[in-house]
Amino acid sequence: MKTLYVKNANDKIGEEIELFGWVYRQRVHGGVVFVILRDSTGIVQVSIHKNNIGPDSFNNAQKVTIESSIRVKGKVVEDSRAPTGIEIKCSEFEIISLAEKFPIQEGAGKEFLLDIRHLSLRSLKLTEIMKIKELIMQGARGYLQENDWHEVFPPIITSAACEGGTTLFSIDYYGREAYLSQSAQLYLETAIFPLERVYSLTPSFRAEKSKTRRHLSEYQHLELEAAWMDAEDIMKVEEELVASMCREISEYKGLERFGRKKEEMILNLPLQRIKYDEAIQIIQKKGIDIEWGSDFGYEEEKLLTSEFEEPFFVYDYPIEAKVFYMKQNPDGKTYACADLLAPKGFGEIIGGSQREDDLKALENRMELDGIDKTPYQWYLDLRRYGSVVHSGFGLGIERLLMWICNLEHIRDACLYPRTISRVEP
RNA sequence: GCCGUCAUAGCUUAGUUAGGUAGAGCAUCUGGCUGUUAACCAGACGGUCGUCGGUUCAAAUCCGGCUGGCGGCGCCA
Repeated sequence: MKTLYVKNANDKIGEEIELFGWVYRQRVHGGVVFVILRDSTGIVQVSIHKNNIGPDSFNNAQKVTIESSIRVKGKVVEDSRAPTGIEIKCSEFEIISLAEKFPIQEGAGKEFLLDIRHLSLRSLKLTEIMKIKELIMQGARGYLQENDWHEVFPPIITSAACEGGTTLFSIDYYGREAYLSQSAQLYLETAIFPLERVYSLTPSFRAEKSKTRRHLSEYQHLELEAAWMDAEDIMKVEEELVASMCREISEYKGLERFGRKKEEMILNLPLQRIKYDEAIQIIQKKGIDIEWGSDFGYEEEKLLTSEFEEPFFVYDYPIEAKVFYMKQNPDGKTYACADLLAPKGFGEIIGGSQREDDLKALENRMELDGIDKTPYQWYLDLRRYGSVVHSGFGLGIERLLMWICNLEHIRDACLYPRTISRVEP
């Protein structure tokens, strides 16, 4: 078993160590060969000198190909000429598996890279993104554990739609039609009765024919639902959760390659909250003709978010712009809901709301929206048996990651992006 | 669903406006080189231009159909 990683080499200067990894780069200069060894923790240069090493080892280093798996032994020395400031003066060089000609090189197109995602995953950039994705979930779990949230595991296969309007992927379920879940929300609402504060991290599926840099057909959805919380309370949870996720990665040095400074990852709470009405005014002042009542298009959202440096809330959207399960405000025109938007056009990160807890009001709303209540009987039951004020929200992990890492396209935020035109590899 | 755009070697591409059967860089292979940083130098190999059809003496280039990709809109996280 491998016990030493590239990152540990920094502490081993002057010592003889053994490293396992893959060839990231290789350059042959006659009597000296430079191999950049890569492992999950980073890269380090290995120098192989003809005169200081056995002929087999030198021969191996000379013929080794990019992405071959290798074992090297050597002394760790400081050297300013090496890319990371240290290098391994090689004494043994073994090829474990000689790679065939690796298809990826500098300048490869993005489409080609997606076609061979199973290989392009090895890039340093994607490696960092995967680590940051993991870290933000650690930050989320840290917050959730400290604040008495229970993780639950709702089904992905469902029979009922949840969000209005969005398209479902249908599957053949033993001869019946079923769907891939778009949101765990309705199931989470059932779970607040035994557990009060619940969350889940599940994939959500949207069969929207979206071709934009912000949409995926499958994405990681972190959803929270809590009893005894109103719209105000849940906004507080949202910002504390996001702040905790950002704080977790603020110390991570890999952040620099994405042009982010750690100070930017320390959010100033409370985040700004602007009412939908104010947002409309801001957009109108910019010369865009937008009517009260419509949800923001991307152009409007871009204009709005360019006014902010940190994520911010827009709350109290008009009823016609949102979904039936939300709690209506006393004004009769808006819902007690809030979206968290990332600045500079990165878009909506969170959509949340207080839920309608009154049976009659919910039924009325469904009738007005022309929704068939039959498949929702179990959902309506929640209002029959001990209904309680409750609120919740859903957070798109890839959207958040996209903002944190300044990604141009959301597909870079996942291992194997699923989009309208890609299910492979 | 709508709008736009693109398809030339393993990869990235020039050539398309004004039609005359393709040019480069990288990769690969061979040789050289003991400090490179996307190493460098020399040489070789490699494509009939997404696909089907049309116009023409002649089509990568003009026209039409099809397929696929990319970008954007709507929708959303």
